[in-house]
Amino acid sequence: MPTSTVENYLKQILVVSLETNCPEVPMGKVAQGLCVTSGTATTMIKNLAGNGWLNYYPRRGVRLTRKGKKLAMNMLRRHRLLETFLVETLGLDWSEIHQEAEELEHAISEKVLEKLDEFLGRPRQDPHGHPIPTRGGVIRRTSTQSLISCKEGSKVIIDSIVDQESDFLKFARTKQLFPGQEVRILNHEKQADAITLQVGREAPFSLGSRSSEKILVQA
Amino acid sequence: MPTSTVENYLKQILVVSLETNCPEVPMGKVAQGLCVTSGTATTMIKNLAGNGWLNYYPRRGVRLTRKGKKLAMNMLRRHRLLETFLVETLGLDWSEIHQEAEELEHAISEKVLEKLDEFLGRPRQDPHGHPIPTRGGVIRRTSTQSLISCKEGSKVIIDSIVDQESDFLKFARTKQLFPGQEVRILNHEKQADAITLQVGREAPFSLGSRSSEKILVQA
DNA sequence: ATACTTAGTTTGATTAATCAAAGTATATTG
DNA sequence: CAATATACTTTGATTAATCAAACTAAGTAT
Repeated sequence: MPTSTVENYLKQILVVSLETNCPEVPMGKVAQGLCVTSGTATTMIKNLAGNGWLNYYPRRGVRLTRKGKKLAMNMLRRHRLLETFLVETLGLDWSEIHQEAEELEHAISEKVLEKLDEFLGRPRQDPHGHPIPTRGGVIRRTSTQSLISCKEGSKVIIDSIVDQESDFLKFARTKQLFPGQEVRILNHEKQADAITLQVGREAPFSLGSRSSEKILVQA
Repeated sequence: MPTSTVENYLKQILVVSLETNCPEVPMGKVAQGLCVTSGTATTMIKNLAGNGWLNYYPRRGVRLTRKGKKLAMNMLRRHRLLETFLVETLGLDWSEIHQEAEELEHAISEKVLEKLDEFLGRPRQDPHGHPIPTRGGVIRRTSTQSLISCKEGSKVIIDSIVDQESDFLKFARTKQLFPGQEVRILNHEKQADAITLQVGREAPFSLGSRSSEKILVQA
């Protein structure tokens, strides 16, 4: 059985590769995402490679093997189902569930997970709007794009928020930026590095590119 | 923060001291209950004593300090609330919840635990009939006795089963021995080391002292 | 191209938890 | 009481995960 450290490394690599849309993940992202020194990450990665979880290309990065990806997908499934449970069933706040799920995902068995999935009615998305991988480890992709790629004047619907930072999530909520919400892009100039948008009849406001990258929308 | 190993040691000591009704627990019970060698237990216990979780009396045993008891009670609360959740909400089998809760109890935060307690309607007992400690770490004792101390001819109501062995729990269920069930003691001779009992109109059967010690009843 | 910066790797040490095996009290029993 | 058995402790070693600090390769800039 993999330790929860192993599970965390693999999940982190998967998440980065999904975010960047590139299967090869640089060491820096691994170390940073797990809050360990780069030396620690190197040592650990060599270990994981030795156990067939991933391929390691020194000074270039890592890439999950099929076996590694399967486990990582399963961790993502656990994480997202638990987040759904924490919000839907127990009524925890959207902004505080990430850390909780982070702990529980290593402790929940496959059996309990299935019962939980059933209890929740086999949800497709977690409260952030992220897709929940199937038991087989597949993510059903919806056609979404980042807010930053939207044209001036267009109207879009928020699909998900790609960020786990509690502070950002809180901010997003005060601005009513959550999955399902309709948003109008009032202004978008590449040079200004900012996007101005309006939610409902609220006052318009602006987001920098850093933030707007994190918001996935549908036309 | 205590590691989950620390939590396990303290919980084990508490459970044994409750079972034996004696605050001092011999090293053997600790090692055995945690499935570690006696040397490991000695080393660990000296550590725990050094951190003020318990008092260690070499070659005699250990006794939880107030601090240690508080944490151990909290672990018991977590464990029993989780078992209740697994049976009541997710519909897992009575005989398989112990191991599941054993893992989850270390991962669940105080906040989630409180929400869970609320969601479950603040239950007093877990599915085995064991009392659930309060948030303050207190067990409200009901006046129960072991089946082995019951007189021939008496009628009693099962309060709880003091055993986590899946096999014994399965057996108990096939015999309809579960909390709330009424049982009649047909025969009890000390010398024979066995008790004969009848549940409802089923065929009578016998239990040895080892088994009947595990069944707590009320008059 | 030479120097500088950044990203990644190595090395040596530490901590928590464990085991096997050797050693030592204490209790039991002839 | 002496011999033995039981329960417990010590010792030395191992594993997983980590860090700090020294080192090195690759890329960038002057």
